[in-house]
Amino acid sequence: MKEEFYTLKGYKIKNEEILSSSMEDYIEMIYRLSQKSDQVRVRELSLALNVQPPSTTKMIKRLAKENYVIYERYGCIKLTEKGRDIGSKLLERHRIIFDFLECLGVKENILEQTEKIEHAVNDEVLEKINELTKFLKDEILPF
Amino acid sequence: MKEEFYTLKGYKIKNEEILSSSMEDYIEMIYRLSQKSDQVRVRELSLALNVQPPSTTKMIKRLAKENYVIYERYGCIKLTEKGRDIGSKLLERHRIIFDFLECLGVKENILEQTEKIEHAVNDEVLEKINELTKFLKDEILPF
DNA sequence: AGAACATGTTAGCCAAAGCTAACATTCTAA
DNA sequence: TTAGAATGTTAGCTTTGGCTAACATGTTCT
Repeated sequence: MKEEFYTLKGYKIKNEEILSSSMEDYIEMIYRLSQKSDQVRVRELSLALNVQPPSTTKMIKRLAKENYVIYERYGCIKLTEKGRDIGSKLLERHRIIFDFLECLGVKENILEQTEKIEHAVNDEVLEKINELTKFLKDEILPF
Repeated sequence: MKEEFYTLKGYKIKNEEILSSSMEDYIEMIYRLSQKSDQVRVRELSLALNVQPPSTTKMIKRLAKENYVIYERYGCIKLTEKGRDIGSKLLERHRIIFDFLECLGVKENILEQTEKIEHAVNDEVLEKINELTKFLKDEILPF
């Protein structure tokens, strides 16, 4: 199977990605906020993601339509089972990339870099990076 | 300086990124094609990027307006000095990420993963990854 | 209870980057 | 040299995910 070049957008179209990067960002953040407060609201989420409330409303509607969250107007946002499963995977993915960058010694914009890279990696790469980080932490960094 | 979360798009807006991912993809590919044929045309570029010709025309116009390429209707596409500088950096970035993934033992969709990750990393991360790959190749993999 | 404030929603705009259909130009070869 | 094929362009549509302005709803305090 020959591998071919595409533009970034081209890969998205070709793979018919189910979750856009933005959808992932919102779900991941809802998951994070749910762990603390259990009462996630539009305003809170908007602040956390540095986005204006109408953008959040719009995205929440979409996530609700696709069954990642349960929401009713003026109410609070709850992840469904499906949303929670994905949320925890996304958070784990975030953690793996963050740890890797930290272990690499990255100093500047480490959160931003994590957020960008996490959307790019697939399961295989994530797993390899995870193993590599463990290896570096256990066998290399101590010396 | 506190680091905050943004959506992917949010980072782009906030950092006022000069080159979009797509622009990078086109410049990188023009650079690659220039190395072989010197005569880069819309059709060739469209095929290489798996994009329809009108998309290429549109992007080339934009790249020309911003002085990355020189182009006139129905003619062939040439990188400017500025375009060439960036092109070579983009190709080097591609190479570094590809080598890293290869050295990680990634087997599936390695090109696609390279193409996605390369847009995400900044200079610092790229440099660290480069060093890490060299280290792995020299000190670890041989054993 | 009702005023004022906080929060949420709607409508409608924008840019990016794809696409198709229709048209224009250039090249090739009879 | 002119017809047809190949290539390129234009116009205009689509989706995504932001934004602001204006409006709606809920909450709180006097």
